[in-house]
Amino acid sequence: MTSQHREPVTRDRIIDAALHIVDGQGLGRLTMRRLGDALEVEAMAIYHHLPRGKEELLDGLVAHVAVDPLSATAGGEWQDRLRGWAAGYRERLLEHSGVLPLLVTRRNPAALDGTTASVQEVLGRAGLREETAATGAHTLMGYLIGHAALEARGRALSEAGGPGGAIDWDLRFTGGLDVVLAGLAQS
Amino acid sequence: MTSQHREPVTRDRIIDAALHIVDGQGLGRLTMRRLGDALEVEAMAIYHHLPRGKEELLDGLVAHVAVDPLSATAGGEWQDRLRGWAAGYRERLLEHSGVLPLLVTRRNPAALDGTTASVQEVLGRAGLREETAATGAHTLMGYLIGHAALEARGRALSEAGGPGGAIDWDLRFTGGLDVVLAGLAQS
DNA sequence: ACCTGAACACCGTTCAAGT
DNA sequence: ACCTGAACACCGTTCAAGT
Repeated sequence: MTSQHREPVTRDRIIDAALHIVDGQGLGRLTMRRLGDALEVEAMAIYHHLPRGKEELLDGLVAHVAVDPLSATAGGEWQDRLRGWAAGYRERLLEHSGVLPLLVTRRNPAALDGTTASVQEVLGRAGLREETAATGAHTLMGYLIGHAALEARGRALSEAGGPGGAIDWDLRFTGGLDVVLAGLAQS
Repeated sequence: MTSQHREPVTRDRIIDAALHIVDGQGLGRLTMRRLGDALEVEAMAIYHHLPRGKEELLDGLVAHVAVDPLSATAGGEWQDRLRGWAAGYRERLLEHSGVLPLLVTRRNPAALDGTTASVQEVLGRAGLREETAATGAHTLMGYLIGHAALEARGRALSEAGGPGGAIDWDLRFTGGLDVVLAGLAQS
């Protein structure tokens, strides 16, 4: 805290600063040079903490938005547990909607596949047979990511003065989620 | 066809060449200079046909993969019509999986929103009330895009020697689609 | 109308050098 | 160990100029 020394540059501070840039200015404006500026350091210093460079930086952003359903608040029916997890995940994705395109890329497989496996385990514990649980996990993850993408686009467009300002996205999301859960309970 | 003149550069040829680069080398390697090379022209010539530059180019790619459910082969139950449309859309998305991240961005709203509206119309004609049809359209579009993203990632990873080579993606996709359709029919 | 050449303000990354 | 300066091979885009 002595004012003559700046905060040490750490992996966590780098990811945080990068997320801040993406949230405020968009993914396209996240450059190593700008990130260095935000950390009050030359861009080249970042490579000392992230040897794989920008690739590793983007992997870190993806990992940061992931939410695991097993660690989400437990209790209640499996439908309600998944509803709680989905609500949290959706919130996170919209808060950092700039990273959404990164989820769609091959990037950081562990983050997405780990979450999918956890969803499958929740469904398995609920009594669904393995193949149904696997399909259900993919369906839920697909819906979650896809709907978040549509919602992020829709919200940004209506903010920019486009049509569709009348859409109640909360209702749309929970409504669609209920459709998927109803279909799942029945299979 | 006189061999001394090369093919004239048109908007369509530019989009085609760009799609070819994205499919073969990935979105990250689509540059104006490389695109110019493919067309046997200087990169700057492209701006004459696409005044908005790379932005307009990427918009064109998104529009190219869109499939409208109203123009898809008609006939039969609405579920079967949507199944046919979804199968076609999925195929297109996987064929050009490099453009998937572009769908997630704000880019070319007309392409995605138009498709969503068409899905809603199909559901509306099928007798669902308006709010249910709207939710259903978003749910289906969300599932389609999200699942395609997961599938593209999954296929690429297992090709690269990762785990999960045992997943039957066709079965996963139709299974998940049936879950959504079953939930919809019941709402 | 259609294309080129040169230029501008950027990128990510490497590498030797400093402390 | 941690950071910097200079350099390299790229980007997208503008603009005047050619035909």
